[in-house]
Amino acid sequence: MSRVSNGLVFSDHICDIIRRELISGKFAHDEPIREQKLATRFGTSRGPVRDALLRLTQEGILAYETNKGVRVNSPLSEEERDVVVGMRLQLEKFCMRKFIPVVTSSDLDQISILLERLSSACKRASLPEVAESDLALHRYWVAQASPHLESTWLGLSVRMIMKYTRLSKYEDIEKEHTNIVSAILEKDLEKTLVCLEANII
Amino acid sequence: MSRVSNGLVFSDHICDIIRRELISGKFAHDEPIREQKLATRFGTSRGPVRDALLRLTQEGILAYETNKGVRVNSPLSEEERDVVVGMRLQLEKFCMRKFIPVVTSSDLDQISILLERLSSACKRASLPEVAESDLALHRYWVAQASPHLESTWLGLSVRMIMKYTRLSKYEDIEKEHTNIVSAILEKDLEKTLVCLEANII
DNA sequence: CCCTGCGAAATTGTTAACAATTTAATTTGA
DNA sequence: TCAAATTAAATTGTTAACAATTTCGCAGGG
Repeated sequence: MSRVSNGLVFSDHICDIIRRELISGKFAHDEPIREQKLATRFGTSRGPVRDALLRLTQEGILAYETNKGVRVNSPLSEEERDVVVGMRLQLEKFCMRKFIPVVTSSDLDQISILLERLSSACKRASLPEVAESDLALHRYWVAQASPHLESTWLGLSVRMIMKYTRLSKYEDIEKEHTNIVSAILEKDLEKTLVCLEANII
Repeated sequence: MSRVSNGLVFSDHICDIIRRELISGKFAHDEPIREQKLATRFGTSRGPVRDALLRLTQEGILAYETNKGVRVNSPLSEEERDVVVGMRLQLEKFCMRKFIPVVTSSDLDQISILLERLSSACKRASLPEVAESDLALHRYWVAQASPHLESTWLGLSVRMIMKYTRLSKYEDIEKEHTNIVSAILEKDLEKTLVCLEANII
């Protein structure tokens, strides 16, 4: 009862699910999160749950207090969010500069699939799915360009998305990403960067 | 046998020690790190050690592979390091803009102590102590200005410092930080930012 | 000589139980 | 009646043992 699937492990699985739920706003800010509750829910012991919560703490979504457990971190201030946006943009532009020149047709296929998933989620106006497929799309080129910085990118992006997704219009999200992807298809670096900048704000 | 000291916990303690050793180059790149070995060394079980290693993984210093354990992550490329430098600079400049206007005399005392510690480490040419007191000094204003972004900052800084500390001259490090601190003392924001930029490269 | 399987040792992933701490509920006293 | 003190419940931190997986040495065959 160890593996969940190909090289993954309970702890990873739990981490992803909780992150998704945090993004979609399932937990209130400052609400405490109980390890045992999650453990029984996922049918595991508290060990893997602790691992997952610890990782999310390091990502900055959750906050630990010794002997008091973990709670949803309070949201970033507007200023802090602006800084995070700037850092993410800097990182993702770098990845694009690396990625565009070496993009393969297999990459383009993958990206098309991810864009399709995002469009579909936007049309259904499903916040959790929009947020997740948005991240998955961006994550693709980050992971291709610089696996070393993928976890850094994830931390920034998740904290960003927790503050703004609720405000953006789904049509805008869909359009912005369509623009980015078609710029990539044309291998037009400058255009891609402009579209990225319009999307990550 | 639970607490180590005021609100801290084995896991934190182990995390800090291993980070310090990683920074000072005690482990070779790609060298595997064994949980049991660390556990016996620290006189604990594998649990807290796992916690610590997991956190360092999230910081990007270590890398996990399922069922294979953790190893020192391969170093950033020059380009990746440049990006990290840029992000850290962006973040730390923001913190300075927040910090300078509200700095107290107690802050100045603390900073003086930290600077003194750094100078002393530089004069002794002790790499681990230089790296640690360098981080501790910068960390002070980051933590004061934006506790939310402190862990983000730490991840970036540690990865930076692992690549450059071995190259810099100790006198330069000491001088650069003396400049930063005296600019803070004068509450001269622009000057402080210039000095920061000269230091974080 | 190399290399392919097999098996033992080492190592990680997970679990359940215990210890320490915090939180709440209840009692006690003015 | 209200507040402080005490006790009980809930929760986290840690541990040791077990299960699953990987790694390494070694024998056998080409």
